[in-house]
Amino acid sequence: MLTASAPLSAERARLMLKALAEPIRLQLIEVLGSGERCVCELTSELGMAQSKLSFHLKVLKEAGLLNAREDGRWVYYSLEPQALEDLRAWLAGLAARCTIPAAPCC
Amino acid sequence: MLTASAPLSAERARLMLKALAEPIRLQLIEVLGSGERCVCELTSELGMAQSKLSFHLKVLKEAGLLNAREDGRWVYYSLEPQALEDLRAWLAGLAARCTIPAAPCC
DNA sequence: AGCTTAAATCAACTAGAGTTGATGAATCTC
DNA sequence: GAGATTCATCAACTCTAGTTGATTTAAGCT
Repeated sequence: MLTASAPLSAERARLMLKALAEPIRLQLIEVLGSGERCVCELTSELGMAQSKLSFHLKVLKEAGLLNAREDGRWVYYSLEPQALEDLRAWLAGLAARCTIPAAPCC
Repeated sequence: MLTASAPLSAERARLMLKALAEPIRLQLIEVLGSGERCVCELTSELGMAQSKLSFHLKVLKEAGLLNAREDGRWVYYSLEPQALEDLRAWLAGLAARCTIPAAPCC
């Protein structure tokens, strides 16, 4: 199971959100949602220049959203479930008190 | 309580994520996390040019993350809890099967 | 060692998102 | 109606993030 972890700082949340908020990276995330993949599989599945893919994988990894497992010449990437859970918890925190009405203005 | 809603399309998820993934907008989101605010309150709380604030509020609203409640000259913004919940559900969907290992490559 | 393949990195280029200051629209007060 | 206030919109500018093609690094094979 996923263990509880320290609440996400706004800055870390933002880096994750920013990493997710790009069409190619979101496509990657969705593919990886169905399980781990080798870089060469991703390259052919998405029909994409290798340097481009590598760039986006790096952004996602630096945001903490991906694991990279190296095996010889190959690298297998997978989603980091804890990161997704942290983001979920952060969203839940926002939703908790957001319906409190404002005092009449000015 | 929050009712179940149709699962988020990747495109709508992306628009939400993109809206959230910007420092000023994230700041706005966090302020609104503690309850509804009038635009003029936001302007003074964040010490920000009004046109700039208006621009970012629009992005967040178009992404479906904010409600705008008009009252005379004033406009009150608040977080849309359903949008946050939809994003949470989308993240949960990603996490569900993401640990399936890849078959050995090539 | 020499060759091949996988993946990361780099520098130059391009396009889109955010900023700024001014203007416009709507509402309120007197 | 005139003036003031709140908020949205617009055009011009700026700057950052993504793209591209070439190069580098590292592992495996013969």
